[in-house]
Amino acid sequence: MKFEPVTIKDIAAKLNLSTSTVSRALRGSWEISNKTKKLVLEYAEKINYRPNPIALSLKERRSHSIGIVVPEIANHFFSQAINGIESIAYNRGYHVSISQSHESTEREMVNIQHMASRSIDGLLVSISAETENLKHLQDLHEKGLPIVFFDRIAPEINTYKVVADNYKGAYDATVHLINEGYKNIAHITSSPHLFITQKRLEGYKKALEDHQIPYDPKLVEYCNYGGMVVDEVELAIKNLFKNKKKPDAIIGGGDRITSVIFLLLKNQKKGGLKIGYIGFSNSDLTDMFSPSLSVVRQPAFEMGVAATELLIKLIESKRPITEFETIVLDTQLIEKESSKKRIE
Amino acid sequence: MKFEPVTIKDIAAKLNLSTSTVSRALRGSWEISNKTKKLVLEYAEKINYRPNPIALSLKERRSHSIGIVVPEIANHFFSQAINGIESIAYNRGYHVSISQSHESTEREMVNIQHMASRSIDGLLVSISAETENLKHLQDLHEKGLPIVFFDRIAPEINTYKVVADNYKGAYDATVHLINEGYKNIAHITSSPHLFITQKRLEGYKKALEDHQIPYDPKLVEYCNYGGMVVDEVELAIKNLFKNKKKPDAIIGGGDRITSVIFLLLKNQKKGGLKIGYIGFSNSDLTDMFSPSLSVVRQPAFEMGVAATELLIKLIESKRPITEFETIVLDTQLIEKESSKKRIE
DNA sequence: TTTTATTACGCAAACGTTCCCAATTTACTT
DNA sequence: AAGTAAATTGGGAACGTTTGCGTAATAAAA
Repeated sequence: MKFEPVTIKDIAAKLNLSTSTVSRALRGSWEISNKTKKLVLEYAEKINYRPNPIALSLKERRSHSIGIVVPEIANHFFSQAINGIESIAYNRGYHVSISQSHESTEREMVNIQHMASRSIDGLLVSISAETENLKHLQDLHEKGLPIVFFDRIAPEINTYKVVADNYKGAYDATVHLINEGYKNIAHITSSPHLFITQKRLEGYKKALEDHQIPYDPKLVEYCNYGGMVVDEVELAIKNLFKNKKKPDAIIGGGDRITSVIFLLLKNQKKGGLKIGYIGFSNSDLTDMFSPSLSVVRQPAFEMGVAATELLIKLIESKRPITEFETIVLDTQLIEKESSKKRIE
Repeated sequence: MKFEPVTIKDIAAKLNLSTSTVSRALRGSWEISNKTKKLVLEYAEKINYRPNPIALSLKERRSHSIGIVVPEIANHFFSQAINGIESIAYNRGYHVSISQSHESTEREMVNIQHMASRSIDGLLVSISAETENLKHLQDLHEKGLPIVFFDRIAPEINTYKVVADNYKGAYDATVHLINEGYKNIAHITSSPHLFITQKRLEGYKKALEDHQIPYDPKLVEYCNYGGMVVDEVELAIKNLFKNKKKPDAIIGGGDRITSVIFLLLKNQKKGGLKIGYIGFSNSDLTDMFSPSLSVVRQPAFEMGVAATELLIKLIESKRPITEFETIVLDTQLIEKESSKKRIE
């Protein structure tokens, strides 16, 4: 089946004008008489003419579309970030194209290649938990493709970045648990090579230090697939409880990890386990958990907004930009039941 | 900043060949000598040549991309469906372009127009709860743009459709509640004009009828924004409890409505309210609710797969298709705590 | 040797636009 | 009336590809 849109040629033929005249009339050029302009505009309106964006892209050598690469959209943090991205992009005349890596480096590379070859004007990326080697991105970046990272940033690539203040988020969460009276606070987090993981760990350590609690590496467990596979989280928990000093509280990193830990803890709790818990999550369902879940919330929407503004700035800049900033947005600690040490 | 990809011309110039020869060599045409082919292929590989899809689209008058229009991606049903769509699309060489209506007719129209004018080859649509007038879609459909509906289908447009068996889903849920001993089963659902809403209502009624329970329209409440605004759900619940015969169980329609009802019920429960509850939901977090939530789960991924296969069939078909089927996939009732009448 | 196939390649048009550079018309001076 | 300036419009190239057709060069047949 085909779908034959009307072109500038159709208008030109019908009106006995040249395509150049029609083209100019359509964009309201001053060098076309009002009479002709009106004629063209009215006819175009009548037959519902729409410029062919493909032809335009070919001519202008830009597609007015930006690509988004995220681990997965079925994650409230990312879907909120995408909403932020869209809110800016559409207003600025850009179309967005979303793709998911599902935390796999390979899919991430394929998607990025695919997008790059589909002539996007720029890329908004949050790298997968599995990704360590960033050569594919580095290459594109060096060739001049505008890229902005958000959340899961790549420190070694010199461009704009937007992150939540994971250091402070983890710090606050840890302090909160300490203040509640927890002593052995564990941390189950994402891949150790992710920058956000490192920042969270630093915040966690600093909070312990500030409260004269020695840092015990055995209380930190990493999930290399960001919680996409339940087994890795299960193993992490199992490892924690193998320690002689069992944790009495856990801080979870990332939406996925956070909810999986919660589920596993909930199941274990039947055995009388009582653990303080707080997680990094942007889910809007955490209030419905039982106990309701204390969370560190990231400003996902705002991060999307900021990243998109930077990307468009990069795309539309006449001269190459070499000074790049990293925008850090505040996290929010939301205290609910799961992190409270209740009197029993 | 600009990003200058290498073109066929660059190869031709470098190798002292014409663009036609290079083009033919690249696609392995038989009328090019093996020597030349090898030369071209190797050089193309070396400089990492990628055909410009925009130029190709312009030439072939198709973009190899399909548009998705859903209410929102921050909804597990839709994100799972999108995963299903992607799984097929990418394998068949199609790129997908996702857009969200946020349950608003206006945004839906804008998105659809935008996509149509961006030369997509076909459209996968799940209409917003607010949408009643389908003229925009009807127009495009009549102009020959291939469209397949899934989940929120438009019965009046004659094309392929893919739905879950909402009738059976609602029937099963209702019967389950009846069997648990609930007497006054209410139903809070989406806009009355949505086809799925009607089907669910039918299933609900039939189940009541089969168990000699009279149908009471006062036990059915509609949310015109599909639960996007909390107030409408709150009002729905309030209305239900105004009845002289107060409901002792509720069936919620849609992911969003389901979780909002749950939250509101949970808050009310402090006052001693005890209500059987089951909802249509594809969230993977319902197990963590308290009580864990009984749900009717829809085969979201499979629906995405089926819809995409049909759309591609439509796009690639040589002759116009006039016989359209509607695929109905089974739902699954998952019984957890929230729908059980426990002995107290 | 000349004719006829066959092989391997180049030319140029086309897809829908924009835009530089004329060419034509109209209006204004002198 | 003729000349010039200003206002409109058209021609055609370009963006990166594909592809029908034409044409050299080579090989086979006469």
